Amino acid sequence: MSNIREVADLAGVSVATVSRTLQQPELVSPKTRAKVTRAIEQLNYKPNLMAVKFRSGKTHNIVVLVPTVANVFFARVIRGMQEAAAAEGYSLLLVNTMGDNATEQNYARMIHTSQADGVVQLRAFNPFNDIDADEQGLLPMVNACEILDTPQCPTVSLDNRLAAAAMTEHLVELGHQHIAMIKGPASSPLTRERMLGFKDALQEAGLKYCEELMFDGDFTLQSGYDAADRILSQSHTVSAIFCENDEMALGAISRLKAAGLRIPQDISVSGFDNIAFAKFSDPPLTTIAQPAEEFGETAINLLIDVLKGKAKRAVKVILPYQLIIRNSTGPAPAQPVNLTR
Amino acid sequence: MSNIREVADLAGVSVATVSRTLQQPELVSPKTRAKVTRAIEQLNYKPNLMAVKFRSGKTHNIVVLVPTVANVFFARVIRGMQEAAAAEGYSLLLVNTMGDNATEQNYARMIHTSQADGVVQLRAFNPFNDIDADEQGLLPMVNACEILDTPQCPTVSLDNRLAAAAMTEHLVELGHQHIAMIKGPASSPLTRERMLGFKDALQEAGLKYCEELMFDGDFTLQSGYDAADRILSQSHTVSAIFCENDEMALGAISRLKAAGLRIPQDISVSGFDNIAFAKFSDPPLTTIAQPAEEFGETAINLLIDVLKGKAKRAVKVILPYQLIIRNSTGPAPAQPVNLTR
DNA sequence: ACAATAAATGTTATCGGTTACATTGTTATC
DNA sequence: GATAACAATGTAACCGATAACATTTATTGT
Repeated sequence: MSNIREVADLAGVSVATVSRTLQQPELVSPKTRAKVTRAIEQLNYKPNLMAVKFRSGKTHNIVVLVPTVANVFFARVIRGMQEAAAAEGYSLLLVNTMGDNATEQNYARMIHTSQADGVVQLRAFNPFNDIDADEQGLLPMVNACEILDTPQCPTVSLDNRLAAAAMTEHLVELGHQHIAMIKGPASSPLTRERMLGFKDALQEAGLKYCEELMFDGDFTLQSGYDAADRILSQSHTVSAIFCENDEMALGAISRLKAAGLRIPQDISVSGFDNIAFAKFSDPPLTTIAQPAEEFGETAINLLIDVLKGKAKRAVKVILPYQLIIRNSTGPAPAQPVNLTR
Repeated sequence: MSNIREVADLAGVSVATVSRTLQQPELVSPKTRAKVTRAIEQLNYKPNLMAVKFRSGKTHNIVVLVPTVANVFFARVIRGMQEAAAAEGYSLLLVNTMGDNATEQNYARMIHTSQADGVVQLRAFNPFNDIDADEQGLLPMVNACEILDTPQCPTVSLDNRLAAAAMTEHLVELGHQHIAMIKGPASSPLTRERMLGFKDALQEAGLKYCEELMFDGDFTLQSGYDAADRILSQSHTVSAIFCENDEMALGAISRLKAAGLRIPQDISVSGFDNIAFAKFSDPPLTTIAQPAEEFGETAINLLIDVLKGKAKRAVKVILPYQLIIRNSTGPAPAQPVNLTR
């Protein structure tokens, strides 16, 4: 591998001139520029960017802590990040953390070992919770999707509470009185927010909130299936199920159909996220659309602002949601349907 | 940010001793080791890994060219890579290339600018096709999933031809005589291989291969939906559709159901990949399971072998597939079903 | 033609580690 | 007690680029 000195020797100039030819060509006379360019081509010289990064102290790397890349929603967020990062000359170091705190702490430390300039956290866990930070001003971290309640961290989120209320309102308007909810893990703020929105709307409609109609899930298809199974064996009056994401909704539908129930005639099901599969399921899923790519794009841009010192204080961006009504939700049945078959 | 010199000063030793304390502690006396350790803690010293990488010439970064992270199958492959890489101290630089050749060439060049040690390519395109290579021996690149026909590149793949033949055989055994196929993009070798396997099995069964029963798709849900639409309007004798991936199969099922067809009573549909959704679709999808995580893991391990100089020649690994029979395929209807409703 | 100024190019310290080699200190052997 | 052998530690070159500063060359004005 050739280096800048070999190029300088071959071109008969100094290393500074070679460097300038590449960085600020306007400072170099056309004649020498040509000589240098020719030498670069002749040697097939490529600058060692590791040396540049080391010297400049800027890596142009961003660590992204992804709970699981296997999630379709995150895949879209990643795409948005990728594009925004590439546009600004940054590379992403994607880490599939499986929601493990220790793993996230380890990888977040890459900004301390000069392997990355900043961190994007997609989960509501502060990987820097064990250290100082406060007096240091803004840490180079932004938080997207799940809201982390650290005031000094820029955040991109959805008003999950409002969105969940909108969905609940939709179900209430269809006449549903006994609505079950399949929740995400209790540790997730998303779950809390969406549950609060659910409660808000029930109260608004004068309906009673029942703890027994809340079922646990973990955002996977299988957990939706399992939760629906429990609903069938426990709650015989339910006419609608509000799932906190589309995967669980599709899993639940699978179980309900296996029990011979018709959707939405016998029971309505709604999701959250509007993943690609939602439109093609049977029936197509009523859900909340989130601007996933925009989440990623905004997160990266906020981070770059922080890195450039542009961000004076933590910005909190809230992106719009959209209620997408398809055919998995319909009017509540006139007569209670027997769920145990 | 403190550096090794400050640590050395505080501990009252030389920088070499500090370096040794971290790299080969057995060479340092317990007494000095303690002094150094204390100084490191006191200053909260973290070695600048960018400097280490620069000095050593090894980045421990691997560029992964992913056609699209939004694909559920690739998400699993990525997870496998992530784990294998972490175990060996490597980080992944994931790039969502959208199948763009120029983008892939650009990012693959990171190994020439010392930003990465090697490349994993998940698509059948050689990003180094424009340069020398041959005489250089093994380039630090491995190819997974889609087979790239460069003999000097280690590869992990499935015997797609055999797997497609197995699926076709399954359909033939159920009595299907007119089988349509929804293909991937013609540019993809996967498509060619699976088509050849399809032909093989038809020939084996003494059935005729019909060009008119081949329909184009691009591995997305929507393209499966659209292809099914064309099948309905053009081919009235088809009793089974073999889709080259699960997404297209699910898209096709959506369209067929919209036409009032029952699956598999009226028409059978099969997929390829066994993504998580396949099990929960209605009906559950008959498909080919691929060991996606193992693809990723094997790819990374092969690459690390190449990087360590262990690999003398290009290894070609072929992983096993599994035919998963669910309920989207069934006996061919006794009477031809009218597809145009 | 000559000083003053601007443009082009050169010299070299520097970033933060690693490591070959040099030096000093310690223990073992006869 | 002298010397060899080894352990512990120190010194300084080095990786490849950048950029502050120094120096040379070209241009301008009078």
